[in-house]
Amino acid sequence: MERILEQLNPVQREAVIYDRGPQMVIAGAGSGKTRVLTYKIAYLISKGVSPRKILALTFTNKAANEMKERIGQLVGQEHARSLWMGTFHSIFARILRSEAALLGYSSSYSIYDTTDSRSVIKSVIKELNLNPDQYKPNEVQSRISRAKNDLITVASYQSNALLLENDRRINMPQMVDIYRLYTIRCKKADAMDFDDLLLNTNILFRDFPEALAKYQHWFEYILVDEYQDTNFAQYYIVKKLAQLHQNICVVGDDAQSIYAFRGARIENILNFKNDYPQHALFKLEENYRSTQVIVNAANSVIAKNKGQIPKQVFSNKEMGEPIKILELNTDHEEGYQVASEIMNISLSQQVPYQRFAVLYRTNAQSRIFEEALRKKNIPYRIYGSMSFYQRKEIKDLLAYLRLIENPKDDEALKRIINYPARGIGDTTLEKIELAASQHTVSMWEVIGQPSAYDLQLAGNTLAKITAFKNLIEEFRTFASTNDAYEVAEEVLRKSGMLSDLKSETSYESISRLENIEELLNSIKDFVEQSKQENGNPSLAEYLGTVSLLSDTEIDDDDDNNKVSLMTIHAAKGLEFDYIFIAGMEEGLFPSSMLLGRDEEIEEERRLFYVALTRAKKRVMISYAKNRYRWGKPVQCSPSRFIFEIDPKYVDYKAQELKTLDNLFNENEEFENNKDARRRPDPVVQSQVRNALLIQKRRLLDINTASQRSASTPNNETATSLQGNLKAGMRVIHHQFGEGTVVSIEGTEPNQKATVHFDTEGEKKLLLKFARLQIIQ
DNA sequence: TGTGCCGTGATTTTT
DNA sequence: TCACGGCACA
Repeated sequence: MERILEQLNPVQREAVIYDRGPQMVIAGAGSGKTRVLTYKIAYLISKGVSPRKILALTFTNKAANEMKERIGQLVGQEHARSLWMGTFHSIFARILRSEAALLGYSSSYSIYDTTDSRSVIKSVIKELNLNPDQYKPNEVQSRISRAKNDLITVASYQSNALLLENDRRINMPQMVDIYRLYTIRCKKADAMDFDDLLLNTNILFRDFPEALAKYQHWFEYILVDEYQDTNFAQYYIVKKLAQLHQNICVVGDDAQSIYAFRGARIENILNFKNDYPQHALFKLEENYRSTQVIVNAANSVIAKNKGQIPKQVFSNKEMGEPIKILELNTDHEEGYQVASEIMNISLSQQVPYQRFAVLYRTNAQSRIFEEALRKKNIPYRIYGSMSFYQRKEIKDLLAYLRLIENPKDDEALKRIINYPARGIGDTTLEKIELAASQHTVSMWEVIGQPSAYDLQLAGNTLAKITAFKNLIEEFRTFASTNDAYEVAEEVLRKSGMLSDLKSETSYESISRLENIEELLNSIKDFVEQSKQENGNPSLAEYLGTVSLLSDTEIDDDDDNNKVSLMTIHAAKGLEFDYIFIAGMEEGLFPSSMLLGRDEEIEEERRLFYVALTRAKKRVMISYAKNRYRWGKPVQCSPSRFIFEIDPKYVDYKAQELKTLDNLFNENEEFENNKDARRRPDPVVQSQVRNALLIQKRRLLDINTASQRSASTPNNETATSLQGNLKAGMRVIHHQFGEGTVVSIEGTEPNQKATVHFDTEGEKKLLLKFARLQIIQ
């Protein structure tokens, strides 16, 4: 272990060996956060702590698996395997499975994914006779999700005057009724949605102190990764579990909190110090990933955010090349230019394609780059398109398995009752659904005894339903004596799915078959792995795991030498030599949807910070002046974030000056836009204008300087200022922007000026050094 | 019960 | 532009 600790820098080492209570590790981008977490866990195990007493929570399966793997390499796979390490959702799904009875669920409860839950919401809206235009299912879903993440149960929702008032204001007064009925539906189906996994864990710990005590005792050490991304429900679970031993270690970076939109609370990390006054704080500030230019540029951007945990992220690597800005006329040119740059760098410097990534704000932007790269025969890979487990064929097969395991799973039943086609149509389904809701039973119950529910079925529909029921029951019998893999195979053949897929010969259906094969392989892997571990791989166990997977880690594509295309969100935690940040335009990044509140702009800024810090060697930023959005051409101005980068780290070329001038004019037009709704926030606008001015001045500077001999000290302008500058004059400074001179003191050549800058406040400047320029 | 057309609306996303 | 959902029709 000593040898292992030697691989860490002093702060990392201290953070690893610290074991006297609560601890927070603030880990700047690229500072070895994962390293600290894995080594810390390995260290605890090597000191004799049982891995079964260590709870380590992450946000993605990928992160959990990678860490487990590395811990295994350090202290042996068998130790790593017995850790309680996984995503919040998977760990608490597991705990809920063993405590299900306390909460009125069975241990084979289903987990509804987003699609299932939206489908329930739709039918609830219908059942309550509400207008889906007024109660948009997506909107309703995200409201329910937010409520659950804030631990607002139906009961607390309906007694919360504020929430109810707000619902009335947004013309959704019956929101709470939908929430109530939705909850009842899920419970009746013995199903939990993703948010329930956290909410119900909280309810379990709230209502059953002995259950809480059991887990509090059990988990001697608790570690949380990406703590800045925890929502309230997650935060509260962790807080309760850590209460007894107080051995809690949270790791994160407030500057990289980019998930507020889905309930993450940056306050959790900011308030850690209040929750645990006795905590120790470790700051990992050395960035081992990026060049100094990149780190400093990123710092200059993030400095604009308020309320951060103070830290000085720095790099000791080479200075590196400045950030390059690519300005293009259209989005297509942008694609072409980015592809060209990639090709040039790759050829001239022998850089493999896999070291490049193109990052963008929205998935819709990927198409342009796909086309451009394809034209140049550059291989690429797109991340974050449809996940494997969301494909129709996968969901279909899994729905069979779910219904076998949990007969009450109405969503699974609805999905497959007529797939492959069995002549049970919408009308019949509606009748079953209605009967089920009127008698508060599951749909399975209804089709089990159709006569008892007076379905008024046409013709031979009854026979078809009975055939379906028998089919599932046969599967159920089969499942009681066979493992998950065998069941899946049996279902595939006997349900008719296989022949249905084989009957088509389109490219699509071939890929569907391949996906099914892939799924079968993964079930087989699961079965074999759990046979080794605990001997009894049940279907329930498999389903519990699989429904919480969504990472498309299955990419056994042999050729990995590809350019990566992904959203910035998807790039979090990854690194590449060369990063292109595309579509840096006002309205796109930052998104026009969130130009309102300060916190939202700050989150966008953090997103930009994340994008910048993905790069090891070089960042290139591109924007288009015209872009097709929703099929219509839109004029765009460059993102304010470009101007927030300290110009020191940006590569300006003389030719860009012209462009900048145009921009400046365009910006003025923009500012004076007659349509008040399209006119941007004045504060923001003055910032943009300021930034443009600064850049312009700077470019002028660079240009005149380059005309002079490089050895001539550039103080001509500065000396000429002395004696000429008067109070009241408007000046511009390359860093502080525009300002008004308040007073002048001292004598030449050591005159000092006090200047009140519009955005930065009052500064004292020695005219000899400050390159102030008079603008008025 | 299955197919085609039209209208709408549209971030970011893991679980 | 594109994808999806609702509705009309065969």
